[in-house]
Amino acid sequence: MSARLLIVEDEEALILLIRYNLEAEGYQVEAVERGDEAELRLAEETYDLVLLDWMLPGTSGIELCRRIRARRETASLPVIMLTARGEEAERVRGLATGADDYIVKPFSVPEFVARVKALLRRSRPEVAASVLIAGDLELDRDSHRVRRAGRDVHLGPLEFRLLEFLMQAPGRVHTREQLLNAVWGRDVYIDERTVDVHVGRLRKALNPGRLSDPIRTVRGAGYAFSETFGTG
Amino acid sequence: MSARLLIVEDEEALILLIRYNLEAEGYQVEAVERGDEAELRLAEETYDLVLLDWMLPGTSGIELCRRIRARRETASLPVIMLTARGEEAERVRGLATGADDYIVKPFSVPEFVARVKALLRRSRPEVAASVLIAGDLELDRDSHRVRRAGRDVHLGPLEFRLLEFLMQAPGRVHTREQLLNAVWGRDVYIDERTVDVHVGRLRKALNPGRLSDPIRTVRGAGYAFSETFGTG
DNA sequence: CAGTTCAATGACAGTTGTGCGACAGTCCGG
DNA sequence: CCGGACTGTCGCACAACTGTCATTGAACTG
Repeated sequence: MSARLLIVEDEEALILLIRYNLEAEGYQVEAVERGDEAELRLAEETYDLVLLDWMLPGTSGIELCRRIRARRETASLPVIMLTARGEEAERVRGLATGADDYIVKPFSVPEFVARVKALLRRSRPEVAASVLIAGDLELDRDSHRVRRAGRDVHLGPLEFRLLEFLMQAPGRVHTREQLLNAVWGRDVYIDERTVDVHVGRLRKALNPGRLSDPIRTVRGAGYAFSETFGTG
Repeated sequence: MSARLLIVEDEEALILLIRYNLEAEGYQVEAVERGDEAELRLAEETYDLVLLDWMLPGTSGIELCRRIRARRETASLPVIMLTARGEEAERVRGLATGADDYIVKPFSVPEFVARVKALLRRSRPEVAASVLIAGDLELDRDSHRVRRAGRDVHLGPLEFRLLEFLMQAPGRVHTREQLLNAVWGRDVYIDERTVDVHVGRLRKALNPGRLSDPIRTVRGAGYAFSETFGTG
């Protein structure tokens, strides 16, 4: 969840298709249409994966890929090449340039999503990992289970997503607004205090007995998953 | 990420759009509608970046930019010019005048935000950095934590912002009025002495035992973060 | 050195933010 | 159609935070 992807593609319809399907997977998707624009973005922001069209206005895909590999900061950034069928012969060259995978257009959407996921899981395990662990707390995305000190903890769907989101960025403080956007959804109209209530419920479920609280309240700012949880 | 930005723009709708998006990024945004007003603000306060409309009532954008460059205090202040499409040809003149970047209206919001971010990161790394470090003192914006000599220090929201602001410009002296504007907010009517009290509280929290004081009082002027802190 | 100005400190009251319990509306499965 | 699980909102209590004031102390001035 919440990996950031950059699409470099000049065909708008394709951007829409890709964006729609990847956002449905919970990824954060940004798109640019030109190679040189992409270079700017990559210099300014950090992404977890890049989808690169072979043929591009501006800097060509293959050239861009080479430059991505050349810059130290992006040398290990996963790149997936998109090639038209006729260019398939070039795939060897593409992989030689340093792409981690290539997908031939037109592609089947589920296959496409699977390839992206697989590559993310390989390169950024903490983003795609199915199990998040901190101290004696364990969250399994696949089975939708949470365990604390070996015992199963029952959470509602909302509390589950809330904990998942918090655990993804241990230590980082999120405002109530950010939490509403990330956990509830982008265009919901909900009182910010509601977040408090759910954090409270999450805590109650998570800390039976006298177990320590993994969630930190930052007065005036928001909530965070305690980065030192389980280490001290 | 608590950079202070000044927008100089006469189109109110545009101000709203910009303000909304930049505040969502965590920036502190102030806006004025006239060039001469902007000059006043710039003389009284310190900003990290200025967004300047090309066409303005009062002092024109290009003229204002020139004056910003002429004053020593603002000579290196990053400036982004906003130009309408028709004026694109003028961009050379704009850049020659000393703008660091220009954006053509209408612009895409994500691109706009990216440009602002990029320029800030380039020009004021300490403003964009998520962790500020000086000697044995450490302020982490993401996790909202402050450490002194390895130990966590608890600060109230105000004290946190105050320290953050001071650390952003080590050595620079800020008057109480400037501190009130920057840390408390622009339209608050609060006794200037209150700043003293909070600096006092901050010091107490920051200097347990016999640790040296990172905050310097400048009699008759204000306060500064000690520029030599940790280096001597 | 005495007088004046400005800053530090401790106390106090007022304000704000958070935790918590209660309750009502909604959704879904049986 | 009913019951249980889940969710959003309220109101209250309490603790944390903040602004002001009075007093003390330090630094500058002539």
